[in-house]
Amino acid sequence: MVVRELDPAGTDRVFAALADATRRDIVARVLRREASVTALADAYAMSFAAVQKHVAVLERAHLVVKQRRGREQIVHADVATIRAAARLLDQYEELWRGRVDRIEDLLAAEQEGNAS
Amino acid sequence: MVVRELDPAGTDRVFAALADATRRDIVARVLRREASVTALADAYAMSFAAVQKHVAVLERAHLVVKQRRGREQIVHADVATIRAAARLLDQYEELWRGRVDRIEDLLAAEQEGNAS
DNA sequence: CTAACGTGCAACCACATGGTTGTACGTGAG
DNA sequence: CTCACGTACAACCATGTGGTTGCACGTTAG
Repeated sequence: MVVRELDPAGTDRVFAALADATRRDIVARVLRREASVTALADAYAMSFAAVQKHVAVLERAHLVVKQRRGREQIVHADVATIRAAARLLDQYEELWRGRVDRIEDLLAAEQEGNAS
Repeated sequence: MVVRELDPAGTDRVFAALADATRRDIVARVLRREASVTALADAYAMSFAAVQKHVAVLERAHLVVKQRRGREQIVHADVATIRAAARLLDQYEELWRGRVDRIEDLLAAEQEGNAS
């Protein structure tokens, strides 16, 4: 299984996208069953445009992918990105456990442009 | 092992806190070794106040805990919250796998106040 | 005791975000 | 062909965020 790696900017986008309950709910929905943007919009008490923007945020974070089907845009989850985020958190936990074997790579990547 | 559950608002705070590279770096640092706020601030090319605010954000998300020691405030990671976030992502992945056995609870909690 | 240290917080600024309404445009149904 | 549908996007507004500087305050070193 190829595990996609997240660069720092991509990690920013993924976690920022997941930091909104509506967007998490959208991800949960399309994980179970793909849906058109309009079908998603019908499920929430906000304008279509608001939902469409949420989907765009998820798309930019590669948490969902859109696929045109007729005049509809079908949204489905990109589980690889979710898995990459989960793996990142697992690595943080291993960092805590003291298993810093190869994890330095992760840190080196994460620290790029941060340290003084 | 008691796994702390994240309510929707708490999940917002955790992912929002993790959506910043500086804050992820701070978490990684204190996972390996606890550090005072000033010691952390010395590691970044920004003002002390900026770092102090980052630590405050992490603290509100319960990703770190501060403990006063003399006139210093020692920051250490709260690995339980990281684990809770990782578990949440794992549950999303299981949702995708079709293992919706008991996961409905997760969704029910997450959907509160979202669905129309 | 006094001075320096470590911390927290307020005020401010530029910019991002989450929502709205309105408009535009391609596509498919009839 | 025409028109409704599904989508995208711009403009706008209120609020949040990440940075700054400056000040206040408790604590410890000397």
